[in-house]
Amino acid sequence: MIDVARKAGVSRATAARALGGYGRVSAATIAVVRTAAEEVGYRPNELARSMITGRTRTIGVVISDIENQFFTRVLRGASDVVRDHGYDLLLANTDEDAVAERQMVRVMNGKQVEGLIVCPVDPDEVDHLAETLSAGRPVVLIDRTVTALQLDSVGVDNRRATHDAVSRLISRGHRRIGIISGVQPRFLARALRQESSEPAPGETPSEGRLVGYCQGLREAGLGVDEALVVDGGFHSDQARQAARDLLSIPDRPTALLTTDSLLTISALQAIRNLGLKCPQEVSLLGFDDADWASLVEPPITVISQPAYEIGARAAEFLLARIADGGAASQTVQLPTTLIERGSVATIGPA
Amino acid sequence: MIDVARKAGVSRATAARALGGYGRVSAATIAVVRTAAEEVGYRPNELARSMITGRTRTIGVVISDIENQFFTRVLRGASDVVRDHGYDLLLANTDEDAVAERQMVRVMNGKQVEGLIVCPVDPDEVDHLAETLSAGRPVVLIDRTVTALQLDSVGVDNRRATHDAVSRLISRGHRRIGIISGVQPRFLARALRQESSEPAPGETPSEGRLVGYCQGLREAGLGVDEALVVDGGFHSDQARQAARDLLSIPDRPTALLTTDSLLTISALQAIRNLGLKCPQEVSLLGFDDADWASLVEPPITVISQPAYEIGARAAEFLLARIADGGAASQTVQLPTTLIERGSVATIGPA
DNA sequence: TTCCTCAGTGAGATCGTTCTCGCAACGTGC
DNA sequence: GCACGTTGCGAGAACGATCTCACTGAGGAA
Repeated sequence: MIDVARKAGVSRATAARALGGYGRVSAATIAVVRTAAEEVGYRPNELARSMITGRTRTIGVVISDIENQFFTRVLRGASDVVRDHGYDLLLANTDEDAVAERQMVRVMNGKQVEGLIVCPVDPDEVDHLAETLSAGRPVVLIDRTVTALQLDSVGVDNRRATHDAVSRLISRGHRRIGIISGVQPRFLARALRQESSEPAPGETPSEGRLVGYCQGLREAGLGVDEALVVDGGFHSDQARQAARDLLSIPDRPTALLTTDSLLTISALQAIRNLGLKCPQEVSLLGFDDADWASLVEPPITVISQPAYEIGARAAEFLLARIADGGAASQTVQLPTTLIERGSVATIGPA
Repeated sequence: MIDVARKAGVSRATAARALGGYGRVSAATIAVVRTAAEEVGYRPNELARSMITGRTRTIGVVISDIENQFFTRVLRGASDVVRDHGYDLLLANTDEDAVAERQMVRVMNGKQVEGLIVCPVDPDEVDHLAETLSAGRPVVLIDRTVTALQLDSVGVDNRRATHDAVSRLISRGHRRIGIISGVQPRFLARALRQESSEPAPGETPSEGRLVGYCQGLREAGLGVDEALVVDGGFHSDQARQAARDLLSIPDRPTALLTTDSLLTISALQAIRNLGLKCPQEVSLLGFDDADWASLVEPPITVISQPAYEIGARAAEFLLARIADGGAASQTVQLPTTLIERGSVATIGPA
């Protein structure tokens, strides 16, 4: 930059003004400085620029599993939106590790990101997010929410989604409906007490989906059979075993609900391993419309989340807050859609 | 930081030394400064730190399609490795747009990344990469290579992979083998002239795979029938149509090779739409082991790329170069593996 | 002419760190 | 007691940009 100024025969200040496009500079000077910059091969140092302007045009994204298609689609949505506004993404993958999440958020704050999009691992551990906020940087949550902080969040209405799905299964004649979800069995008691269709603060998507399942059954006057509610955990082995167990009980469910795509795969594999016919012997209704869902036999009926939209909206919220700060925090629940394919059978009246 | 120094009753320099862990400070002072920092809630500004040290501990990743499972796995590999070395990732998605790629690389350079992992859109357009290099920042290529620059690159031996796949099909009795790839038909003439098993500089993966296909046929003394080589393009509609056309010619191929997972999906759909039985009437052999490949009926036999490894190795190369600069550029080709499942039939001797 | 405004410019402060230097205090060896 | 290395610390420069302010000269109004 000092070379550019010398070559153009002006002061550093003027050269900077000409290239940075701020302050007052004559058109003639701009031209001279521009060509000088060209010759010298000048590349601005955004770090130095950021130091003084306080703007890095970088936003941090912290997600739990980058290999999950749901998150990559969210990421794509966010990426497209921020790019349109001249921002870049600093990416971190937590792998569901709360300690790692804290550390990554801290590092991002150190790097002066202007805001954070986070899918928090633990709804109750929010010190790092509170810190971010108190540093004047907005935080937008995706997919999940937290208890102790009032934050913008973008997700779906999990209770409604599974509630509707259960209702649909019931209308198709199903009475014994199993659910494989990623929640501890002891949560079931609490789920059964939930009356509201509003999600509880800090409720995980899995929990919300279990609640919706209970509510759907109750609405139809059916009870919740605890034997039909199983924990699929986080790994496919565990999920497959859970599905196999559930399908091996004497009074087997006629339909299975799975609360994420990994569980859906595992359930499908279990069904096949047991030699059961889907949907004739067991119906399957999954969460998330992965690309393979329409490819397998039978094509899977799913509850589809607008993942791209979630990412895009989250980014828009964040940018809006970066722009004008204020405004009360808002929780947006985007609509899910039930995509009927071939994995749900109609059962004649018993 | 100035507050911390005041609170601790030392100079800014000493406070900085105590917290930054450099220079000489007494243990007692460190303790005092630490607690002062704690009370004040001091968070270091990495930007300022980077300004003077010249190290940002950030590396840029530029890929073409973040929603492609191959790239997300590559990304995961790179992410894990750089994280272990205390680095972060700045991510950009080009969507196969060369102009966007140039701009993103420039921005990343502006943000002073310490190096770049790039999957370049155009092998001949490398000005932005040359600029990066001349700024003293290493560049490692993944999946693809470029013509005009000597750069580290990590990928697979595409010629060998399809060559072997074709040989396998031939050993299973196939003679008419079709290929759906993402290359212009006019490239075929050039592909046919390739003798070497070494990839040509700037050759795209699709092109390399087509060359390997030709070489595999030639090795078995079979000619390449131009009617069996079709361009699947980049979109699923076009790919499906291409597959449908190929399977509708009078002397239909008995086996189909597809050079990426999108093309494999499209081919599978076309096979089903035409009411053909796989593998009895048409065998299918795809590239890339997506999660659905083992789930569909029949499970697809694929050439699997070590995507995670590619990302991890690329990151390791980059970090090594950041650490000591020199060393001649190296091209690493990781081994592919042919995973046999159920989509390839054995044909009896005609 | 005189005064005022304002476009264009340069000098120097500034952002928040690290780095370079100099200085004082403290052994230690002779 | 003197020279010397070492430890601990502070003052100020440095990184590369932007921002503030004061200055000059041109143009317009009285």
